[in-house]
Formats: sequence, structure tokens, C-alpha cells
Amino acid sequence: MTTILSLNSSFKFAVNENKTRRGPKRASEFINQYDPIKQKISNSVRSKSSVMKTSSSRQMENLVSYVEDGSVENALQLFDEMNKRSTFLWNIAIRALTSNGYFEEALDLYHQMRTEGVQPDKFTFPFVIKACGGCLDLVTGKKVHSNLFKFGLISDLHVSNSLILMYAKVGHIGSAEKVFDEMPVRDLVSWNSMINAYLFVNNGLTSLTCFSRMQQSGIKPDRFTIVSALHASSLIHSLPNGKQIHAIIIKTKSESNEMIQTSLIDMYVKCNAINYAERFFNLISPRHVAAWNAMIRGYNLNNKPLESFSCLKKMQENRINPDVISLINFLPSCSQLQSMFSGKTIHGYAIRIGFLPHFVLETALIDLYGKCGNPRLSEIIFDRMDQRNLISRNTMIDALVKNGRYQHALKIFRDIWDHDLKPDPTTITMILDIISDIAGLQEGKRIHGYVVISGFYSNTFVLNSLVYMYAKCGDLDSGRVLFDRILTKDIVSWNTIILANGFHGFGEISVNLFLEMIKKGIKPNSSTFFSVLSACSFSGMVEEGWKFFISMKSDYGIDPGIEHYGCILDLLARIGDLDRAKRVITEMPLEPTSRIWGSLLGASRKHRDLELAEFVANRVLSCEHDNTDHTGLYVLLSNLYAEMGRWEDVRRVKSLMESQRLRKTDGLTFVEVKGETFRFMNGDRSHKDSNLIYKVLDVILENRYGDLCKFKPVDFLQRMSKSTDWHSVRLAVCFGLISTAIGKPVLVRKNVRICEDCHCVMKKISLTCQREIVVGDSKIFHHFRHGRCSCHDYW
DNA sequence: TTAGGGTTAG
Repeated sequence: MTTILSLNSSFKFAVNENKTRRGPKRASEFINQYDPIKQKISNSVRSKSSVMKTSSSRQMENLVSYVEDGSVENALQLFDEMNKRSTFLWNIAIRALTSNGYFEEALDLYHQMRTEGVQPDKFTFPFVIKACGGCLDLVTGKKVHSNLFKFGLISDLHVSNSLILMYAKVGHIGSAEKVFDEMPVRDLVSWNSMINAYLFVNNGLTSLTCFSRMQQSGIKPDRFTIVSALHASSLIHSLPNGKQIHAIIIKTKSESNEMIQTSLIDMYVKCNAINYAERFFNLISPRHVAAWNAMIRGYNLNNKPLESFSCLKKMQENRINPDVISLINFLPSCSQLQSMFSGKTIHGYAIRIGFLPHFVLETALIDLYGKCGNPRLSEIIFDRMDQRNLISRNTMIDALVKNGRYQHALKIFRDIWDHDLKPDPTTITMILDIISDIAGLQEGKRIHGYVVISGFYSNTFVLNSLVYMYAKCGDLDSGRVLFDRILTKDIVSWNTIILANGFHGFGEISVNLFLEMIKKGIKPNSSTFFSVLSACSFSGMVEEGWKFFISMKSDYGIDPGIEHYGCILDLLARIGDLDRAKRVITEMPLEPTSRIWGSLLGASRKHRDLELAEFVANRVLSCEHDNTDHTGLYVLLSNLYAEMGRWEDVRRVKSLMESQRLRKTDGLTFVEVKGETFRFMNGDRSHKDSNLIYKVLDVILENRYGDLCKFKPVDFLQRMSKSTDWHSVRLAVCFGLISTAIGKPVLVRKNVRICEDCHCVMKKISLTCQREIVVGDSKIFHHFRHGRCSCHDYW
């Protein structure tokens, strides 16, 4: 049997295949070909030869039969041709549309029914209400709800059950609860609907509480209840709850139900209990495709992408053909392993089998290519999709953001409104990430305004991103105010505010926040320790840093990762304890990374320890073929050699970089003026005020190596000075100085670390202009005031 | 009138 992974990629056909749009027709295309409303209005002139011409009772039988077979097109065509259409017939036609997902069309038909003066009955409304929920049309939903009084159906059991889910789908859980509470009689479906309603608003806990209430009322759960209760357990990641429901499944002998089997596996994998999922999966016989799919997804959710690969292979060995969901579930494993080849193989397979176009699969492919560093392929797929929802747009934005294509990502964000969509919390957090990187404080404030009016103000995920955005845009105070207002602070809220104070140089505040968090009984995680350790490092708090480093293992059982060792090294390097730093590196249980060597190299450069620099250089250069991106490290090494006047070594490092096709990252600086973000490159002359900017820079650069700058060898200054004169940060700051009110701080953001030369110049500017200059580089924020920097010249 | 395995963000 041929397996997917052995189908050596037919990807090369992908682009052309997409163009020609082969594969099954999308439902929307199909329904557009046959629009019952439009055709009825124009008194259809279509040929009727294909439809059976029979007596009215025969017509009715045929209509029911078409609906039962799912032949919506035939059913509606026949309905159009009927002369006398009773409420019963209208109900059947509306049901045909609603049950097949044509919600808007179902509502159109309902309006047509009313226009023609046909009275709806208790069978009409459940379908109409379901259609309102399906297309999230709260306005029509409310109108229909109020009409129920007129028809005396306000207490009808089935109608009320439909209302519960309709309100939940549009996010109005309060209205759903009100309908449920006011029902004179409730049946099992009422309870199931309410339990399910809470799931639509991601409230697993209340859903489970409702499940308990139902059991206390003496009502026995059925398969619908169990599936919802399992979903609720997975939402709150509660393995104990999930296991209790498993016990009910055993007790009620429901284990053979395929949907229950799949939901049970899904619950276990989402509660990070892949072993339980495997154990149950192995008991299933025969194993159906949904169960295999749940396992494939389960492995990548549990960080076992290789097992996901073998699961797909085993599935095919067991002669189960993967369906489109198998591929969708498998693709994240390809991204996790950065295996573009496997992803392309799946893409090719999907084309061969005819799974494409399929907007969810296309979205998963956009995600794959974005995560594997090929946003161009993501764009090709996105541009050619004929159906795009908010998730596909969010995924495209993410693919662009991950690959530094900020402007393009912002364009897709701004286009969202043109397609009758609204950004959701996911969109907002991603856009705030961009704004954080380009210092777009005013744009960030506009997004903050949108968050307030769009009802996401209680979403902790969004609020955490806003706190981070304010801090990264230099407005730490606003970030702190917002943090204090978060009602349900989670661990990320605390980590963010601790980190933010750290990179602004307020280590003591970070430490106090950490202690406050512990006092409130919140358990720190690995990221919390990274935040507090880096804060200690940036503020030179050696004793505290060591204390936290030891405490993370001894008090909280968290093994230090390489990033924590990096902080400790920075800390030791800062105080010049280079022997101890070297000892930490040689004794740590982890393989040193580029970042670790960089930390030590930076320290040796700072403390003029040439012996240590040589040691690091030899170690780095000896592992030049290990596929790690050492770009930053090579640049550091090259600068070090340059400062020492060892030009031969500078050339050696540069040729090494060339041989590995490594290129120094282009320095970019962003500055926001009057709500608009301006970008400067080194030596940039593209700005309309360039002449003025350079003149101001010339004035500032006079006497540039005065008292504030450290001594440097003359040879180095001669070779290097010209190259730093027009560094982007200086251009951006000069533009900021001439474009903002005298006395106001000037804030800029850089994509790489600030160089020592520019650091000197910034101090000088802050002194001569008597203005605060804030430079956020790729690591920390430098607040320059009165000729001094908050980093105390160590960064 | 109610249900499973489907794509996105720290």
C-alpha cells in the first residue's frame, strides 16, 4: 500500500492545481448556482424537465425524500415549482437549508414565507432559530424570539431548547441562561443544550457544574451529555473530571459509541495525558478514522511530533485512508520538526487526492509554511483561497509576523474590516506584537480603544499583550496601570510586568512584584524565573539573582534552562567575575549555545580580558559547522578584534561569515511622530527631512569623543568612526528631536543592540539638549538623562 | 430541538 510519506511530493504541481481549482465544489459555490429566493422572485424560467412532474401528494413525497437524502438543490427546485405551499412544506424547505449549513438562505426563505402571509408554527421556529445561531445573526434571533409571544410559542419546549443554543452561539450566555431558567418544563435536550451552551463561551467549569446539577435533578446523561462533559473537561484541562466521566461511560456501557470514543481520546490528549489516550485507543476495535485523527493531533499537542508521524504511517498500514482532517491534524507536527519536506509531501498528496481547495486545510498549510520560514508560499495559498475566514487571515498575519513582514501583516489586518469581519483576541495580540516591535504607541493606543469597545476588556490574554505593548513602546507607567486593573491576572500577566520592569532597568520593582506574586499564592514557572533573573542581571543585583537561581530548583523543582544560565552569566559578567562565569559554563549540564558564548564574549570585551576572549573565540570558531546561526556572535567577535586592532582576524571572521552565507542584520530604528511610525536604516537619506536631520547630526557630532566616551585606540576610531556616524539610531533620534516639543522625551526602538559609539552619542545628546532619550534595543531599554544611562553602561 | 476528530495568538 502506498503511504502518504512515500508519495515523494507532488508539490511541484501545487500552484498550478490551485489555479485550476480542481477537486470537489465548495458548498457556497453550489448554493450560489441555485438561489431559491432570487429564482422565486423572478418567477423561475428554468427548464423543469429534470424534475419529476407529479401530483401534489407525490410532489410532497419527493420533497421529503430529497431532504432526507440531503439533495438540497433538488428539494428546493421542487419546492419552487409547487403551487400550493402549506406551512408544512415551508418548514421542510427551511429545514433542508438549515440542516445543510445554508443559514442565511434559510432565513431568506423564512422572510419570504412571512411575506407571502404563511403562518409559521412550532416546527418552523427551531430551524429558523438554529439558522440565526448558525450565521451569528443576533438581531434576527431577537426579533424571532419576540415574535414567539405573538404565536403563543414562548413556552414551547423545542423552541426554547433552540433559543438556548442560539444565544450561546452568538456569545450571549446570559440570555441563554434566562431562557433556560424561565422554562416551565425542561427535558434532557434542555439540559444538554445548556451544558453545551457554556462550551460555546469556553466556560468548561460552569458547563460541568450544570452537568452536576442535571444529575442531581435525577436526569440520566445520554451520549450527547457525555460528549459535552468530556469537551468541558478538556477545556479546563481537568484530568480528574475527565476520568470521572470515563467511569460514567463504562457504567452506562457507552464505550462502543464512536463519537464518545473520539471525545474521550480528545479529552485525554488535551489534558496532557497521552498515555491514557493511547491505552484507550488500543482498546478500540475496529479503529475509525476520527480516533486515528485524534491521536495524530494528540501527539503534536503533547510535543511528540515523531509519534504523530508514526501514527499516520500505522493508520495507513491498517488500511485506513487519511481524510482531510488527518492531514490538518498532522501538519503541525511537520512545523514542530521544521520539516518543510514532509509538509510539502502532505500538500502534494492533498492535491492528488482532491482534498484541495479546502479552506481549513489551506489555513493549516499557510501556518506550516509560515512556521517553516517560507511566508511566500503562505501568501500564494492565501491569495488563491476562494474562501477566507478570520482564522485564515489571522494565520496569514502570524506567518508574516514570524518572518518580519510587518507592513504586509498590518495591511491584512486593516483589510479585515472590508470583509465584514472583526478582529478577535488572536488578531489583536498578534498586531500588538508588531506594534511592540516598531514602537507604534499611538497605533497601540488605538487598538487599546478597540479592545475596550469590542468587549475584549476582560480577556486576560489581550490585556497581557497590551501591558507588554505599552512597556515595549516605552510607556511603562501605562503598562503598570493596566496590569493593576487586570481582574483575573494569570501567570503570564505577572511574568510580563516583572520582565517589563526588568528591561526598563527597574530590577528592584521586578523583585518586589515577584515576591508579591508568591505572597498571593501564584506558583512561578520557568518564564517567571527568566523574567526575574534577567531583571536582576540588568540592574546588577547579584545576590538576589543567585538566590532566585538556586531557589528555582530547590523551592519550586524547576530545572534551570539555558536561558536562566544566560542570565546568571550576564550577572557575573557585569560584576567582572569572569572566572566564576567561565566555571558556570564548563560545569553546567547543558550544551552552551551561541547566546551563552556571546554573553561571555561581551563580558571579556567589556573587561578587556583578551585571554578569555581568545578562549571563547576558539570555542566558537571550532564549532563553525554545527548549523547554529552564530551571526550575532561573529559580529561581536569581529568588533572585538577591530577594537584590538587585529585586522587580520577581523577579515578572517568576515570571510567565515561569507563562507557560511551569514549576513549582519541590517540595523533599523523606528520612531513615532504624530501617530506615524518612521523607519530609518543606517545612512538612510530617504526621509523628506533628510537634509535637516543630517545637519542636526553634524552639530551634535562635533566633539563627539569628549569626556563621556571611553578611550579607544586611535587606529580603531579612524577605521570605525565613519561607519557609525550615520547609524540609524542617530538619524531617528535627530528626527525625533526636531519633530517633537522641546523638553519632551524622544523614544526610539531598534531591532539590534545599540553600539557603544551610539551609546556615547545618546548620552551626549541627553546632556546637550536637556532631553530624555529612550532607546529600546533588542535587549533592554536605555533611558539617557543628563549624560547618563539607566544601564550604567553595561548591556 | 442537542453531540466527536478541523486551521490562529503569550
